[in-house]
Formats: sequence, C-alpha cells, structure tokens
Amino acid sequence: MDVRRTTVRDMRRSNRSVILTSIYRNGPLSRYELGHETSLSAASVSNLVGELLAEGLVEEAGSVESDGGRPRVLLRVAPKFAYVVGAEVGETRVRVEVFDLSMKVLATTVYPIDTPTPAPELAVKYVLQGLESVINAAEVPKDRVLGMGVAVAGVVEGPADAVVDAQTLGWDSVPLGAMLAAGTDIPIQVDNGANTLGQAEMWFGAGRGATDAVVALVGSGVGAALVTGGTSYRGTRSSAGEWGHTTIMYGGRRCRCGSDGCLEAYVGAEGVLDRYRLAGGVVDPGDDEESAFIALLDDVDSSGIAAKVVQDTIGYLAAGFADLVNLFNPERIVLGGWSGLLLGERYLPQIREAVGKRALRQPYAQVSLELCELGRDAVALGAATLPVLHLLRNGGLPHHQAAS
Amino acid sequence: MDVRRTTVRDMRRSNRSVILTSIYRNGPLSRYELGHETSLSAASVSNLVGELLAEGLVEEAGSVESDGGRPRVLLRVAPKFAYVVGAEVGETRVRVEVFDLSMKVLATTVYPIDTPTPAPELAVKYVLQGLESVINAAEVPKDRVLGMGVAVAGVVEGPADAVVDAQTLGWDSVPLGAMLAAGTDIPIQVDNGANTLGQAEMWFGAGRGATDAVVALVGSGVGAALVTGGTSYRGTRSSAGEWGHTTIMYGGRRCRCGSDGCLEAYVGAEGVLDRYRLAGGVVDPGDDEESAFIALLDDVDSSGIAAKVVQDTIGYLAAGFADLVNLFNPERIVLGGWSGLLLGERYLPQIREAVGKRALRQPYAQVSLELCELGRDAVALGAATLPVLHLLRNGGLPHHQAAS
DNA sequence: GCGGCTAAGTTCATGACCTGCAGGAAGCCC
DNA sequence: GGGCTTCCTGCAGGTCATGAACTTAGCCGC
Repeated sequence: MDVRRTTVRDMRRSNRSVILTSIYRNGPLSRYELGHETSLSAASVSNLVGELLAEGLVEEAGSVESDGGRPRVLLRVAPKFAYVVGAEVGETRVRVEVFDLSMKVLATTVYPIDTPTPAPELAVKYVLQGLESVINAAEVPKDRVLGMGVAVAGVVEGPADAVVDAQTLGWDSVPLGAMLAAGTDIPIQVDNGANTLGQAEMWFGAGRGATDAVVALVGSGVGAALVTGGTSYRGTRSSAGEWGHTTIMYGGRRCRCGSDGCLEAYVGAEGVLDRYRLAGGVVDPGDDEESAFIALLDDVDSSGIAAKVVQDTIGYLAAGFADLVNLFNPERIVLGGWSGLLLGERYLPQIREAVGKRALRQPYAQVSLELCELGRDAVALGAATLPVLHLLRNGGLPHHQAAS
Repeated sequence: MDVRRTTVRDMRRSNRSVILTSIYRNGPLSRYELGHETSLSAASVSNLVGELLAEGLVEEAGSVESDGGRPRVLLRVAPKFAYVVGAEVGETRVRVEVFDLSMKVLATTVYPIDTPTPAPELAVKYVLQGLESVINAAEVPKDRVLGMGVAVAGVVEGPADAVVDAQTLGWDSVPLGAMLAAGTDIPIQVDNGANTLGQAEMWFGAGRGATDAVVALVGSGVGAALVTGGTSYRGTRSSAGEWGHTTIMYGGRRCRCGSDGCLEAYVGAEGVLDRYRLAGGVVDPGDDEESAFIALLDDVDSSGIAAKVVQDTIGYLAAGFADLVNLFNPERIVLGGWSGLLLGERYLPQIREAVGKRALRQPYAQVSLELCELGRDAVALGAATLPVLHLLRNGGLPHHQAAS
C-alpha cells in the first residue's frame, strides 16, 4: 500500500493532469464538456484551463455553436508546444523519429545495421546521431524536446538508468540508459520494444478504450505487453510480459532461452518453419524468414503438410492466448507482430474459436481478440509516447514553465 | 488512465488513510515517527491523529522514553473499535469467524456440508446463521461490525453483487452477493478463496512486505492470487488468477475444465494420484485424497514409481512457476495449498532449482520462492481482511461517525 | 435593432486543508 | 531549580476547489 501524503499542491497537479489528459485523449473539448468529463466544477475548469492556455500547452481550436446560447470554445493540446523523439533499436536497424504532441511524424532517420551482433556503442552512436539529425531536419528547437523514448528488443531492467539484456543482439547487462544519457541533455526512457508497440496500439490502435489488455506480438520471437488498469504493467524490475517463454509443451522443443516447450519455440516464425521442415515440408533456402513463412501459408491449400503445420500453430497459439485469458482476465487481446498478423489476417475466426475451447468460459466471454492496426514502424511511435505520458501524468512541465 | 478530479476532501481522506494504514501496518507508532513515515508535517499528523483519537479509531498505547526528552506516546488502531467477519464457503464446510481489528479471532462456527453439490440456498443459510451465531457468541455489538468477507471456491465475478461459478460445488451463475445481502444489513464482499488466502498470506504470512507477488495454491485444484503494486489484481471482471488452467502440456491429460494439458491436471493432488495409478502405483482405496498423497510421498524412497511421479510433479510445478516468473516478474512467489505445502516442505530447494532452469535468468534472479506460513483456516481470515482494507482505504468510517 | 432567451464562461467570497514556526509540555541531568 | 532535549500543538499564512452571482455571446421574434 502506498504510504505517501497528499498536499494541496498534489491536488492541483492531479487536477491539471486530469484536465490535460482529457483534452489530449478526447479530442477538442469545450470547457463545459471538460467539466462534465472530469466532474470538476466549472470554476475550476476555467481556472486550470486559463493556466494551461497562458503556458501555451493548450490552445483554442475554433468554436461550436450551441443551440441558442453562447458558442462553446473548443480546446486542444497545442501540437507545437513541445516535441518528442522515439527511437527503435532493432536487430537490423536503428530508426529515430520526431513527433509533435499530436504524434505527427516530422522527420525520420534510419541507420541499417549489418552485423548480427552490433556493439552497444554503435547503437548508442546511431541513436544519438539520429536524435540530432531529426531535430535538425524538422527544425525543432532543442529545448522544446520533452524527451526521447528508446525501444530495444530485449529485457530492459528499470526504466530509469535502464540495463538491457538482449540475446538477439548479443548484449548482456548493457547500461543503455546511462550510455545514452551521457551523450545528450534530453531525458531518456528505455523500454522493451514489445511494450512500446503495445503502448502505441493502446493509444492509437486496436487497444483504444481498453483498460485491461494484452498486446501479443508474434514474429521471429514472441512477446507481450501487459496493460492493467490503463497502465503498462512491468513487475518488480520491469521485465514482465515474457509470454514467449511460458511452457506450453513440457519436455517439448528446445528454445533458445535454454528451456524447452516454450510457446516461442512453437509459434515463433522460426519455430513454425522448423516444424514445417521436420514434418517434411520444403523451404526455399533462398527465401528469408518472412518470404518462407508467406510461402508456407500459401501452400496450405495444396500441401497437407503445410495445412497441418498451420493448424497446429493455431492450436499452440490458442493455448498461449488461453493462458493469458485465464491468468489476466483482460478485456481485450490484440495480436500483432509480422507473422502474428499474417496468421491473424487469414485465421482470426479459427483462432478465436480455438481459444474458446481452451480458456475458461467466464473470462473467455469477457475478452475480445483483435488484430493490431499499426505496423511495425509503430515501435518508435510507442517509444515516443513515453515522454508524452510523463507530460500528461504531471499535468504539464514542472516549475510552471511558460512558453514563448 | 483515470479521469477523476481530486478535491480538498479527497486529500484529507487520503492523508487519514495514510496515517491510519501506517499505524495499522507498522505497529504502535508515535506521532513523531508517523511524521517521518508519512512525510506529513508534524502539525498535520497531530491534527489527523487528534481526529482519529476523538473518533475512537485510534488509541494511545503506553509511551517510550526518548533519551533525554519528552517520551513519545505510542498510538495503535483500537482493536475494539470495530469488528469484521470472515466466512469460508468450501466444498465440505462453511466456516464463519469474527475478528476484532487486530484480527484476533473472537468466535468461530463451522457447519459441515455432506452433499457434494450443496444448494446455494444452503450455503447462504449457513453463512447468515454463522454470522448471527459468532456475533452473539463474541458479544459484539452488531452496529460495530464493519462488514463480512465471504470466500468461495470458484470464479467470482464482480466484487459488488458477486456472481459465482463454482464447478466443484455445481454452481452456475449464482448471485451469491445479492442473496447474502438480502439476508443482512452488514456489508458483504465476496471473493475467490484463493484470493482471500493470498490476502491473508500477504498481510500476515510469507508475503509480508512484498508489493508484486503471487500466492500459488496447490491442493486438489490449483489456483493463484496475483498481487501487483501492493493490491490484489482482479482483471476486468475479477476472475484473474486462474493459474491452474494454463496449458503446460498441449494435447496432454484432460482437465475437468474441458481443456487438456492444464497445470492442474498434472500437479493438482487428484492429477498426481491419477498419474501414480497410471504408472502402476497402488493407492489404497480406503484412503482419502490427502492420506493417499502423503502415502505417495512416503513411498518415494522405496518405490521407483513414486519417486518418478514426484520428480515429474516437481518439474511440472516448476514449469508453472516459471510461467509466473516470466509473465509477472514478481518479487516473491508463495507456495501454499495442502498438497503444495506437503511437496514444498520436502522439496523446496529442488523446486527452486527446477524453476531456475526453466525461467529466464533475469526475472528468476529477482524472485524468491517461499512456503505459505498460514494454514487452511486463513481463508476466512483473509476474507475478513476485505472490510478492514476498506476501512484503511477510506481512512476510517464515512460521515466521520464517532465512537461510543 | 432591441429586449428576451439560452447557454458558456468568469469572478469572488468562502471554507477546507497543509505547512512553517513559535511556543508549550514533559521528562532528564547537574 | 535551571538548562537541555525531545515531543507535541496552536496559529498565521498560503493554496486550492466550490457554489452562487455575474458577464459574455449568440439567436429569435417582433
């Protein structure tokens, strides 16, 4: 239980946050509607909005005539009040983007990575270079950049001075947060890529409106972002959500994590293709993983082996989903990741049905299973929402720092 | 994201709650220590404590001399300020207990249940009878009873007017909350028995001090209580934590839930004994489940079959724990339930080791695996903490209702 | 084009609250 | 009994949300 006092100042900050969040999330709103939405008195709304307007964080956005009376003035968060940067450190590239507060992309930079195990220093160099580069390209004043969110494909410990373990990159206890912070004054927040994509999907994709949800990502690897009570769940040291390494077949296929029978070993694209090969299926050695996977899906009608492998995959995946349904009782599960989407586009109804057979009746009746709406590029977008979330939480900048 | 205003009254309530909770949880404390603990100003502590004293919720409990100066007066929550009732609706009995605020048992009543599928009306009758009976036996004034927590072995939907599905009792969508509320004026809170036992364990047992924990219960059935951020996690409609029906062996043993390969089918006592039988082991048909299980454990040294079944059980259980570790990244896992304890008492180090082999390195390093410290009777104790939690959350009774 | 009407937004006095500070209370030591 | 230490409380000052009265802004009908 949280043991922390509340002062009259916390109250104001909290109310600023409520107002600001409401304006940000629920589109342009009038003061009147804000009062209703937040159940704050009209007087307080007026007062707080006045403050936010004076600081430049919020601006007027036209008005709507109200039958007979004074028209309501609409308010929105000023998109140009501040900017945020999102970076994605992937296995094949570093991608950096700047957004304004409405999350419109202003500039993008991509650095390809050739080596399979890039040195952390290289990634840091690219991220910092990208940061400079996009800020310059978008002509954004540097002191108006709220922060940079960095998504990385690995286990991230502690969001503050994040330490990263990434098997796919060959990183072991890399103090990425500290390394990045040493190279710039802009606040850094590091998080797992699955989490940031989940974040993006919750704000702008298939997760909108849900408060308890799971965003499941199935690609070469398998991961999930857990959202409980409207906020991302991270566990003690923020490495929660390793869905891919839950056991669905005790004593089964070996997994690169060292254990056996992991979900990832069965429904990860690599695992699926490997199962196909073992079953006698033929994979064109010239194809990359993605093409091979698509070829497998296209062969379903002509090849019994392909059909069986795909059907099995649906079953395994459903078992993984049923675990989530039973354990978390979420209101929504969102399926994404490149191979997850390829499967989902073709077999979503069958997956739903299979989950229904394996999950408990009651929690299954309360969940809806949807496909991700955003593409892979949303990883950086989600990373960039981290500083925005911070802004909304605090109800603005600290010290009541005014604009212009 | 929570969209709710904060008023000056919420602030006071929150601070009352902070003070009250701190006094309750951290034993007798002086005002001075309270100030430190809560970071409230000494003046506010004095003010709030004065109010709580006047209401009779808090009382002085002797004093401690402080080297040289004025001795500090210790404060504690007055155990006799109010009373709470906990009820357990199990498969073989209904058990009702009254506690004072220090959770000392004042009276207990138990009604045995003979039929395997008792009518909900019978359970309701016993609970209400038990409520009357313990209140009378303990000579507790009825208007001083804060509420009754009711633990039931099944899926409980919505803590308010709870609807219960309990396969073991043969109940389907039983509106237990409403049925109980119709028979008494005392506020009712219904919850899953695994959750209430978890609650008891978190407050008074092996979970003390942890904020992200899982209490895993292994008996005939298998369940878990999830605690995240210091509070019980319930999901959208409060049926989270169905750990027993996560798949650990896709296509494996059938489970009574209708699916196959569920953890419960492998490590639940029934599943273990069944596996023993299938492997050629002999179970005395005269034994009940518990005796048979103990006999099995005692045979490990003499019977290779028993040894293998137990070793397998440890492996399956470890897989279940590894799932929890990977998904939740908890700081503690507490193993309980009657067969879980029997296993844990003998094999805890081996279980820990097996979990370490299956879970990811990082989250495993952050978790500790412990045994439950409270017995089966703690189910009712945990249920009784529900109204107490309510009291602490609200910083006292509503309407500033004074005592005596 | 002017009063009447409606609805949106603002001003102001009020009461609730926490805080810092000064002072009171309660013990000990010399 | 004076000085000292430590704990606790009363008081003035400042912050904040609120309800009620008030102002602003458009429309309507004549």
